[in-house]
Amino acid sequence: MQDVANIELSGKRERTKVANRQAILMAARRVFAELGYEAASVRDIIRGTELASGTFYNYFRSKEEVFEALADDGARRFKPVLRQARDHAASFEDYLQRAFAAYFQFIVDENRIEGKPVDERRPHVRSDTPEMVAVFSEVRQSLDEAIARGDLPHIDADFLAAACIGMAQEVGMVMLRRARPDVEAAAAFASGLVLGGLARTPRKD
Amino acid sequence: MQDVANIELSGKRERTKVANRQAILMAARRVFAELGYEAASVRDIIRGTELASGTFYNYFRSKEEVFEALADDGARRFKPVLRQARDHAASFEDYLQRAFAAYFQFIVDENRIEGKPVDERRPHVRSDTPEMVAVFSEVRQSLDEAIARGDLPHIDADFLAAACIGMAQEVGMVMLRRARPDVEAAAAFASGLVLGGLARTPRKD
Amino acid sequence: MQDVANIELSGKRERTKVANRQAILMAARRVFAELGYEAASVRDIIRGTELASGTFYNYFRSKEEVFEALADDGARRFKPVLRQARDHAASFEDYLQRAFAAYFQFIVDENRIEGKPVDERRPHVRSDTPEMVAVFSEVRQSLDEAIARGDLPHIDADFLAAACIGMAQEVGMVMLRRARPDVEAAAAFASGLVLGGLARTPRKD
Amino acid sequence: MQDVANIELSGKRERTKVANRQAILMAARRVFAELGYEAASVRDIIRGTELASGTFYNYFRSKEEVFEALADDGARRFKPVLRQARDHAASFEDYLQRAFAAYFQFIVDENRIEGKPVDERRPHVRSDTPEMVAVFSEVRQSLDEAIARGDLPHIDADFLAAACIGMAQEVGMVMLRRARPDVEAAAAFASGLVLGGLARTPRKD
DNA sequence: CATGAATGAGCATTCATTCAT
DNA sequence: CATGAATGAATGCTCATTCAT
Repeated sequence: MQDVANIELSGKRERTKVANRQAILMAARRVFAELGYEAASVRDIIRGTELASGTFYNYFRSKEEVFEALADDGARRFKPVLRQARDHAASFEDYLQRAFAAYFQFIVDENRIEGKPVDERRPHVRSDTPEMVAVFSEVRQSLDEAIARGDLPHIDADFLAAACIGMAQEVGMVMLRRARPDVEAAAAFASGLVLGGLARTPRKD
Repeated sequence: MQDVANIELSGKRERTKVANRQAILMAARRVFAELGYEAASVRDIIRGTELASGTFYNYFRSKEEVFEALADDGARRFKPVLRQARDHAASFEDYLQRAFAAYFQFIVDENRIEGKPVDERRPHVRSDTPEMVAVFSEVRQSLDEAIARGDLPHIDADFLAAACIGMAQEVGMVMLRRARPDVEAAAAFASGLVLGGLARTPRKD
Repeated sequence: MQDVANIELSGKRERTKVANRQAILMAARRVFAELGYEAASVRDIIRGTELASGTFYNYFRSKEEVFEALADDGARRFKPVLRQARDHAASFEDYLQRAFAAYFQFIVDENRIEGKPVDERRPHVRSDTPEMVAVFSEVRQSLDEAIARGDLPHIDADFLAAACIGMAQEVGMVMLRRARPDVEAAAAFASGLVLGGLARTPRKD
Repeated sequence: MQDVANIELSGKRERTKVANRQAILMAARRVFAELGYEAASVRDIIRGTELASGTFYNYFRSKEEVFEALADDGARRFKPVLRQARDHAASFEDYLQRAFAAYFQFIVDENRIEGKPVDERRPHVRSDTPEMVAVFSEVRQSLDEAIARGDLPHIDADFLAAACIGMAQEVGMVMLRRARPDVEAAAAFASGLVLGGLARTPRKD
């Protein structure tokens, strides 16, 4: 009887533990999206849950740690998408387009959920989304491999990765601000720019 | 004699006022660079000077206002450089390369002065440098003109501007972190990517 | 046993919360009395307790809110006294005398507790005591009713209420400054003046 | 020639000195009326003039000192009015009515000039007007004399003075808040209350 | 583990006052 | 005397973090 009780207890505890962690993560994602990483406070995050303030510290030691957890989370969700893109891609060009599209689609989805319009951001500040961080290493790895395979000219992979990140971030922002964000167009633009420069970048309709 | 005295007096007063303003601006630039715009506090800025806290408010009304002053400052210094680049450029390609180079050179100079290693940055947050903001509109305008002139294909200028900004920011960062930042190489990479994609991007040596 | 423990725990927690709130209220009363409402700062109030500065904001959102809490408190304590005065009063005259006496007695008690001599007040400024505010509406209501009943001539009730308030405040002050404050005498004076003017105001002994 | 110059200089200086002092006093009166004594800052006062901040301290050492100067000013203007009232008054009753009327008229004039509506005052705080302070001693003296002469019953003069002050202040406020302040009615009410209590206080029309 | 009150450092901003010019 | 920049104490308030329950 005691065992049963204990099992139930631990079962319940386990469930609540996972649920609490999830609640914090969800609230954090929302808060980061709304306020940006810097402006977001731990208080903002816990206010977004039904938990007590102290409880936060049972799960994370700081805002930074939540961010990393979110990034890991994003990586876990992104990895299969990107892997599939890589496996199904007819070419590196194709892969890049799919990768950009995956990211742009992601931020669109994220934003559609939140509904918030993103514009009232603090001036001159941009936060990496956790997903951006997550997708970074994947893409970087693919770049390295492509270079090693000779699919890409032997260029500066660090610069290229940085350029892709920067482009994704900024182009993504511009896309989001538009009335009807067009994920495919943005991805075509970004991958086109990387692969062919302006020469091959698709014209605006 | 009185006149001379007065001139000297007012001259000296003027000088200290200008000097204080300059001290605040310099401290602000350093602080923004070290902590980022959001994380920087007005107190951080005045702590970077020898002035008293209240003195800040004799010169600026807020952090935002210092930032704008810095951006204006940057714009003033950048404008001739970019104008010269535009006037002397043999082609749009040349102009772009020069513009990127100007920006990269700028952040190198800035950083050489400060000496600080840039790494202890707040995680996952990037602030526009005031200079970035300053250079933005200039470049954007050139893009529009180039498109209007037919020097560029009729592509999405908003996307292109965003892409350039993002690339400059991120590639600049990577460059700065290197032992011996190579401005020309970074500029060649960035403008090459924009203009020719990977096809024409210069190989790593 | 667990229940008992919990009760004690929550009991104690509850007690400290109530005690803290009470400590803040008491400190606030003292500070308002010493410095006046305007000159009093939130920091003055918390300095009057053993609590940390931030703790204030766990209980009240502002100085104004503490004042209101004090006024509510005063109202709660005054209401029965004034009600009793009204019920037991042989006449409106009697009621008025009792009401003034209640107020004067109150400020005497208050001041005896605090001990502070009241004189170092900021110059030319008077704050309503929270109790004054509390007693105001009660008296005002009684005045209206008395006028409606015909117990009072049909005079300007706003003026009369204002006059009573002003008199109570100022006469109360004078009384407090005296070596041996005589509540009954002050009340007799005040109610006598209202009801009979100087004609019927009791002579000084 | 030198003499002339000096005379002119000192004449001009004199004029400016007086003018500056007057400018500060006027600004102070306005500011005290708008914000109340406590809330008013020296900065508010000098902002109300065209003088530099430091100049304030060539004329007054503190906010308190300006207030006192205003009170003296008021006293100087009130003295003849009250003296005339005393001399021409047919009775003590008459004098009282005239004194109240003088005060009420004064605050109406003051307020008409400023135009500001007085209501947005800080909660629960009232400042003595400098004029109130000025008129206090005059009235107090008259009360003492009247008692000495036997025109008044031998009552508590301190209480009576306090009561008059309090009434004047509060009734004055109520009067000011009305759409069309009726000085005579307010004065009749106040003096009637003092002299005859409610029995002889004039009915509302 | 959850709770949420307590803590005190920190921040933006205002202010009275001084003093070199 | 007039000026107005400099000063730094003070204020209202928020926040990350701790810890007794």
